[in-house]
Amino acid sequence: MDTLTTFETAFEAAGHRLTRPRRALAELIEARDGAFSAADLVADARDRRLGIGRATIFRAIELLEEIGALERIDLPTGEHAYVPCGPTHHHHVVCRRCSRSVEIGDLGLGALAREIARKTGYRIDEHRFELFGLCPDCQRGAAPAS
Amino acid sequence: MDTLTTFETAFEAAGHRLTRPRRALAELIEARDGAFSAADLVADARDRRLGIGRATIFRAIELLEEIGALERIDLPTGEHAYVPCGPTHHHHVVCRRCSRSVEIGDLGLGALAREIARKTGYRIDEHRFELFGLCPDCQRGAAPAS
DNA sequence: CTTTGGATCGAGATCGAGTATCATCACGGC
DNA sequence: GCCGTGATGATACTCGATCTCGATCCAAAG
Repeated sequence: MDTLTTFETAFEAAGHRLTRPRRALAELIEARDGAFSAADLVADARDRRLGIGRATIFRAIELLEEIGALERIDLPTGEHAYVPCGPTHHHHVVCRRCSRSVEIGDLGLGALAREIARKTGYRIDEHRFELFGLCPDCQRGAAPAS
Repeated sequence: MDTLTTFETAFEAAGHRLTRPRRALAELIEARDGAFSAADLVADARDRRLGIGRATIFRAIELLEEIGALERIDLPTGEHAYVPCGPTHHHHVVCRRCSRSVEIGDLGLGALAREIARKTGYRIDEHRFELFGLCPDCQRGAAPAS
C-alpha cells in the first residue's frame, strides 16, 4: 500500500513520524467510518493482535485532535467519542445507534453566538453544537455499518 | 432556618426525603452560584468537615439531574460539570474562569435541528448547544465569585 | 549502507472519576 | 415516641485515562 490515507497524510503534514502503530491506527479509524471511543480502538487493536499499547492509542488520538483531523464529542451518556473531520468550523450529527456521523456547516451559529455575547455581556470564545439521533439506515432497522 | 432553598424544595417536590446531607449539599450548590463538578462538591464537603460520603454526593447530583434542577455540561477540557437550571428547554453560557453560568432560551435551535433533520435524513431527538467564554466580571479582571 | 539522535513505543504502575455493596442510621408518617 | 423504608457512608471496586521509563524505531546525514 503506497497511497496514504487521510489520517496518514495528517500525521506527515503536521511533521510527525509515520510509524507502524500510527499507520495501523489510521486504518482502524478509517475502517470505522464514524464516531468511536478510545476504548473502541483499544479493543480493535487487541482483537487484531496488533500489539499496540494503550498509551500509544491515546497519544495518537491526542495528536490527531491537535492536528484537527479528529474532534472530541461528548455523548449524551457522558462518554467521550471522537469523529473524523475536516479543518473548517462545523458541527456534527451523530447516530446514537451506529455512531455514523455527518458534518454540518456553521449554519449561522457564529452569528447567534455573537448575538448571545451582546445580550449576556460574556465574551464568548468557544461554542459547541451537537445533534444526536438515528441515521437513515438505523431508522429503517438496517444493520449499522460498524 | 425554616425557609427552604430552591434545591431543598426540589427534593421535597419530587417525593424524596429532605435529609441533613441533602440540605448541606443544597447549600453548597447555592453558594457556588454557577457550574461545578462533583469533585468540587466533594472537596467543599471535606473542607467544611461535613462528614458526607462520596457516594451520597454522587447520588444527590444524580437525583437533582433526574428532577431537572441540575443539568450536566461537558466542559471543553473533557470534565463533567453541573449547572443549576430551570425546567424549560434552554442552553447555557459558562464562564471558563469562574464557572458562573447564564441560561439562554431555545433561540430557534429547535427549528434549526428540524431543518438539519430534513437535510441529513437523520431523525434527531436530542441536541446540545453550549457556549464558553469569560463573564463580564472576569473580563474586567475582577476576582471571580467562587 | 551504516551510524546516530531524538521521537516514539509498550508494559505496567498509577491516578481519579464514578459505581457497587451492605450494615447502620434517621426521616417523617403514624 | 415507634417503626418501616429510604438514605447514608465506609470500603472496595471498575474503568477510562495518564505517567514513567527503558527499549525500540524512524529518518536524515555521512
